[in-house]
Amino acid sequence: MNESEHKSLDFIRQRVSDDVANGKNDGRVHTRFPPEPNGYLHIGHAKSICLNFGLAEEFGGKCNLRFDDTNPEKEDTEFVDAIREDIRWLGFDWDAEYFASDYFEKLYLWAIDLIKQGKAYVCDQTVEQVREYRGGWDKPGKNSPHRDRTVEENLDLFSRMKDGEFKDGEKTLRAKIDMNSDNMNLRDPAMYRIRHATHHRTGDQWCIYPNYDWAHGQSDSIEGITHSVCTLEFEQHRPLYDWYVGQLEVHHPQQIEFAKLVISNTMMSKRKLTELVAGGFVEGWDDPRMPTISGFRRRGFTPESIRSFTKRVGITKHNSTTDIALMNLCIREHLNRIAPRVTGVLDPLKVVIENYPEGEFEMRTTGVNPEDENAGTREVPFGRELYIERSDFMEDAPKKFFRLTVGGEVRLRNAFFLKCNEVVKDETGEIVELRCTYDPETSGGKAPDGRKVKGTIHWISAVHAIDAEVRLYDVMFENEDPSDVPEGKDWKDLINPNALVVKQNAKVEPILAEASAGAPYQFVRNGYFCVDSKDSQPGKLVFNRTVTLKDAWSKQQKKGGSPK
RNA sequence: UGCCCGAUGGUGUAAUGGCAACACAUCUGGUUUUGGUCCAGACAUUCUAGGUUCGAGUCCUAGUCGGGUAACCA
Repeated sequence: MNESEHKSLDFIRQRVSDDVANGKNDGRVHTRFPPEPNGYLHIGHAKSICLNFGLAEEFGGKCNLRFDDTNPEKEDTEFVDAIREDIRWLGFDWDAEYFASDYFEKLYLWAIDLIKQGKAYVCDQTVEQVREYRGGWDKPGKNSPHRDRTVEENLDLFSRMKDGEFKDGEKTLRAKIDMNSDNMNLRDPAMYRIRHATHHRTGDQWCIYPNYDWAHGQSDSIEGITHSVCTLEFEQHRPLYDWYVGQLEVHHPQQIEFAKLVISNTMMSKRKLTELVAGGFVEGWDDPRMPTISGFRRRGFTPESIRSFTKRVGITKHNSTTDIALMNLCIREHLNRIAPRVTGVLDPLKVVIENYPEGEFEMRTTGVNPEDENAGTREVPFGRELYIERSDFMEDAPKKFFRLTVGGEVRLRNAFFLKCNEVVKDETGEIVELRCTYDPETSGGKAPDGRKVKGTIHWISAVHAIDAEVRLYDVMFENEDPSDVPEGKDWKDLINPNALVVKQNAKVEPILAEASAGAPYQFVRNGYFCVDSKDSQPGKLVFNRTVTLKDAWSKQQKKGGSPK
């Protein structure tokens, strides 16, 4: 990356590029991705991952993975493992892996340094007292009565805090900065709190734990991070970040903030996603409705599509909401290129071709992927009894309906023209079968007499088809902004009940019995699907619809309100 | 109420003082044995008002609107 390639760098890449050009940090670029292991990674994290690892790649630098595990009560190794897996799946590998807890000892020693410098003190105030003394935006703060303890007293107290002599909440270590600052973070922020809790890595070794601000900058510093990228809500923490590393006179990374990802119709709050899992509103963190990396993976999204999405979203400093349609575009674009075409009939309707001999079959040749010449062809059986999609037939069709109607003719994809002669219904009036005839002269898909058909529909040989369950997904929230909850409602009331629709009686091609979990397929005219990695079993196949195809017909139907 | 940050089509971004560009979405039309793909077309005086300048989306000032911010969370 040289200076002449200036164009179109986002503001962070621009800044890093300038720093490299100016020889800052000896031209070194070292970033880190610092998740707290208290939940699974979501698509918002993917943006940060792509940024941090991308920066390292583009500038010939390094990127660490650091687990920000300073709050033992919320964290767990389950999350550590899941985070590693998700990052790898996205296609990134970290140069070094650390935990903030690796630095507990170092941080403790540094805290003692600060106490000795008279820049930190042990405070006995309760949470309520601290809040009261902090003042407000319009009110100056008041000094804690413990602010002027001697160094000796502080050293003694802090050591006893560490030794477990006090109960949770009884004391804190605070930085002595300025109780009058315009920036609330600088009004003597807490550095340590007492928590007699078992940490997922350090066990019961510690009962005092560093707060985020005290841990983060120093962790960055220890690792030689040059650019510490985080989201906008940490903007007003930067002065504190700078104050700590400044007082300690250690390597000083540059914190840079960017706007986090917001996607329409999508819940991005980790806290609320945790609630969905805990409350059983979804199957788990990897439920295909979830905006988690593991949810997208199980749903059939590819790492390429997610990386492409984060690239298109861009990096800026202002809050914006990205249309979920952009995600769909990215995954369709990728799957269109790579997914083999197969037939899956979601709502089967039996078709009997009266002029096709009983018990006879022939093989029809079909292209595997029209977007990929090298994909080759495949043979599929055709016979007297087929299944077609229920929505491909209408008794009273509107003029723009290009599919099968009574007396009308349609093309069976890669096969023949088909005409419907008669509708067979059960006692409830439901259509159970179509009696049809085919035209053997139209084998190539064209009629020798030149007559045309407007529509082409997919079909599957009834005796060859295998059963499958198919799960259709939609946005999890019907409102664009799921955090905008109407009066008297809970945000969970806004969950789209149709976010998951299960088709129990789908018919798919026998070849799909061997499909491996996650491998993408296009069910022609129905969308992109993959075998579910958890629930699918031999003999009881389960497919997830990753995304629909663009569908001009259903769009037109909705608009015109024409009959279904 | 203080402080910090931001503002370019319906949406997301670009333009680094010099012709407002790209993509999505939407709408038209063409191609098509997937109502897919592909192709072509339509869609903005850059929040407002002043200022600096030959020239401002970009720099300055003021305002408006939006976001963040007062855990012993991260």
